[in-house]
Amino acid sequence: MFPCISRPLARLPAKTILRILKASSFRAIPTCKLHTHHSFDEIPHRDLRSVNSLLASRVRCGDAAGAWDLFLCLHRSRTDLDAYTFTPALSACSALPHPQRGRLVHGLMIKMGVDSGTISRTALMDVYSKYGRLNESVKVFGEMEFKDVVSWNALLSSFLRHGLANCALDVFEDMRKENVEISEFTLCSMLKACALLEACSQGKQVHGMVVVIGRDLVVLSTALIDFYSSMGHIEEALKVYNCVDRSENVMRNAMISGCVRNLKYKEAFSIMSSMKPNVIALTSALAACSENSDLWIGKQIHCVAIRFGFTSDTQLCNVLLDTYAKCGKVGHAKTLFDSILGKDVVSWTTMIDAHGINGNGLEAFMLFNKMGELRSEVTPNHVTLLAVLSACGHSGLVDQGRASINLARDKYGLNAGPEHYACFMDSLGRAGRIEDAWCVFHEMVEGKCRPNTAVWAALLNACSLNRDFSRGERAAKQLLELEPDKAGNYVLVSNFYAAFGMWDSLVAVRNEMKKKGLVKESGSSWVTANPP
DNA sequence: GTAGGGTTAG
Repeated sequence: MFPCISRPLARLPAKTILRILKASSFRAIPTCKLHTHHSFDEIPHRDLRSVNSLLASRVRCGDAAGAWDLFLCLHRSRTDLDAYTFTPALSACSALPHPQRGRLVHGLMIKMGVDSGTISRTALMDVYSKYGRLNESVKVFGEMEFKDVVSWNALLSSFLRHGLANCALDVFEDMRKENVEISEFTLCSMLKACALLEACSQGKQVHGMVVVIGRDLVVLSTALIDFYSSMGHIEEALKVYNCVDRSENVMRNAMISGCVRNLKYKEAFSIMSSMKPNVIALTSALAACSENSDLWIGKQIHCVAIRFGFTSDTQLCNVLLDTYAKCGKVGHAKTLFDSILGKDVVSWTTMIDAHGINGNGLEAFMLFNKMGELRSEVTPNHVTLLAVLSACGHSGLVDQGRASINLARDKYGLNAGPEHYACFMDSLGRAGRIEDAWCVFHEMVEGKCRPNTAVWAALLNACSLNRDFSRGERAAKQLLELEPDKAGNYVLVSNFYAAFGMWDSLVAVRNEMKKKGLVKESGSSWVTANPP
């Protein structure tokens, strides 16, 4: 049990509770077609089983807001709510913003004494986990009196949702020790864990278990396709795909995505052309166009998206925007960006980057600032900051780069990491401001930010450009110590010696590289020589 | 009450 029974509710300030309760009012127009004949006034006073069923069906219909409104209405009008009321209410919480909503329901459950059942607690675990409260999710599991396979699976999902694949493997081991009979849900999670850990042989063992269990083949095959694709074993993924009924869109989509990730573009387009377009397949296919700067196919997919009414989908628009940007069509990208109604952080980041890669650092910087002025709920993340720094750097806007780091820190509490500092130091080096680059390095170290290879590489390059030999040699040593098996690092170090005319040292570095059998990947261009 | 497919950086 919780150490303090009313803690989740007590943690919420009274004003917050009131705001959540008042924020939603019961809507007279039910959004689920199944219930259009119910009158608004009648619903809360029907027998509990009936209203619980209505609540659950609203959640199943995907009408989380409607379910939440109904739950509030029930909570206000009656005192006999049970676990079957709270479980769908928790599901609705998972799909709605405002993490305190779930905590509020938890508090009410404790107050009404319906928080101890396995099903209620599993739903609670899921809510906390989806709101990023991993510790609380694990705590609810730990305090669960009777754990069944669903609650164990929910624990696996909680860890995986937070990227903790090793913890998920430990949970799986515990399940075996406790003799929990695993389900297809467990196997799906294990495949995800293996993919995250790049544990190919363990993933293959899970594949063996899938064959033995043989249930829900569509979902498990989709998970296997995703696993093999993310491991780079596209042939294995195709084998799985070819062995099962492919009528399911989800499986085809997984295969398209796998092909794109493994650079099998023709195969991806071939699968796509054999099915009715869906928004996810088109998004994956567009990612291939973005990678290849293939404006011709990108435009065709844009047309299909318009024809099928998918242009309200933010993720699709984001990758389309990226395709236009990478093809140099920054005007098209801007028009598209302006048309996206539900712009998310990826939309903003992609547009900032679009300006950056098309040489307009000032536009990128202005857009980054505008993001803060709009008081929108979208806040920049570490990719956004990197995009604006890169944009400023490539346009020689060093001061704007510094201003971006400060803005991110002061306005969003987003502290620059080593990658950001590396990008900024690189721009300082290219602007001839080597002393400033070293000042930033010291600022970074004093801020307890540990330099990584990107930092040493940026400093080494800055030293080559600015003829700073002694500190450059230090950077070279650190770089090769931290990452001794990357060919690109040896090239950077040999370029450094070349900048000082130290040919013997250059030859020694190149020989060391050869001795290790390292080969620098050749550069390539995606420019289409003869576009249609 | 728990699983499967899509987007952004260097």
